[in-house]
Amino acid sequence: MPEQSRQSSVKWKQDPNAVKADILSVATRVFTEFGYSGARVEEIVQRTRTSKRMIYYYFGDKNGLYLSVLEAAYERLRTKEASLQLPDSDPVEALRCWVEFTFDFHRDNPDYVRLIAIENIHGGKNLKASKSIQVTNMPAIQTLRRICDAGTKRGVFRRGIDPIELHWLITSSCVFNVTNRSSFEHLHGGQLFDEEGQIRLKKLLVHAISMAVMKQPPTSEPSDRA
Amino acid sequence: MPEQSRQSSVKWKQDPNAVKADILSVATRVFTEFGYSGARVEEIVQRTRTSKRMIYYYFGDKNGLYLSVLEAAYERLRTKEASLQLPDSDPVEALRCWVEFTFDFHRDNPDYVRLIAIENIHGGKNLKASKSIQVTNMPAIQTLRRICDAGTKRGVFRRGIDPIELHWLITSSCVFNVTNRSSFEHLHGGQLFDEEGQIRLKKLLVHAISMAVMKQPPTSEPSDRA
DNA sequence: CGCAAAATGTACCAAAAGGTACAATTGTCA
DNA sequence: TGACAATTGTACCTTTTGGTACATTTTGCG
Repeated sequence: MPEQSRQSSVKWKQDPNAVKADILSVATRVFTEFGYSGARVEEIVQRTRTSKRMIYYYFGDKNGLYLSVLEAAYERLRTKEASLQLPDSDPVEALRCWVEFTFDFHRDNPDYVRLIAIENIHGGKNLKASKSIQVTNMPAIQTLRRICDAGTKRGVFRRGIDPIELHWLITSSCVFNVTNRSSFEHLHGGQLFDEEGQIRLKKLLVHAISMAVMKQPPTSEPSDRA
Repeated sequence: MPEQSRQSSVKWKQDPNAVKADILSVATRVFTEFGYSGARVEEIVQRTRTSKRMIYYYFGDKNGLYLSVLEAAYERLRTKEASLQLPDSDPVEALRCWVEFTFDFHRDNPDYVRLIAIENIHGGKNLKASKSIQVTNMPAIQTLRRICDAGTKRGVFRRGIDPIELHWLITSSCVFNVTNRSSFEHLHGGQLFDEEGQIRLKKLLVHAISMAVMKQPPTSEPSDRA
């Protein structure tokens, strides 16, 4: 199969990859907008430049399409995570970077977060069914484990920190920040979700995580750098 | 209207309140299980002791039913929150209690949490539409504000803590702990969600929140009481 | 009692929604 | 170029699904 969707010059009436990509992109939008059952394939078709026929041709059925959407989103996460470079030297700094990265990533990829939310409503049965989304080794956990090891070895982190628990703590806020935005906004106003608000929240989270992990918290105010 | 659903002694063939309550309870289950669009009123009917006719008689249409479910769940939250007594004396203790209460409440009421999650997928339009779920004054924020005021006044909390931001930080973990359980479990194993795991997470959260808020964190290990 | 209002049972409908049959066109490659 | 595979258009079908018409029973009450 061609690397790029070839947009070759003159006469080329078909472009399967572009069609697939188009469907996938539109479907992602529609699924995250209406949920799995709420998403109508008719709606997807209309927002696409192709026909319903093609969806079934390429993805089999609605569920197959949804699964592809899920896997594509997950793939984007993996790619992004792999591209991150953490500072080796200072575990505290590394942790700060990781938290900020995680916060930003979720904020910048609401589709991914919402898809996972939708999955969870249905008990994650599609996640389980997926072959490409496998447990193997979650890079996030690996990263955190390395940071924790370095931190305790140098004596700046307290003992008994479980990387998975830490991951739970970090991710929970980053996910909630996206999934529950509209209800939180409705109940408490939108100040937290404009640029300034998000910066404050990020800083608060970094502070909380750092303090939760360190042996002797050095300062009483959230640091101001970055 | 009768106070209790009267199950009076001998001959009483109809009991409207019990019917309504039955429908509401079943509908809650089905909606949280399948999402709004995924929930079939046929399915609700079958799990009920009544007929489809009655659902439309009492709730108008599917959306009306869903709205009632949402409002009933929210009412349970308000009631529970109102019944909580925090220690007046020590702000640190009060905060600990609040966090533990919040954690437990969400864990014990997954229906409520999932309903909100479903709402958020649809942009919270039903929340906005509801008359009974109004902004007015969120008791949670009131509580946190009181704790924060006491804490800063006594000099044990650092300055510049926003109760709403704090609420965001606390609630995020408590909500995530319920909504994303299945995917988290799938990716990282279920140890965090058995009794012991939940106790550890609760302790971790309490620790993180306390440290995030205090001016001079007194200990390097998460406290072990409660 | 007797009558109006509330509550319920039965059977049914029209629209929506996912999915497919079949033919036609376009691309690949020997 | 010609045959075979990949891709796409058009029109249609079947089941599901939210919702209703109409008749009947039950209850409150003067």
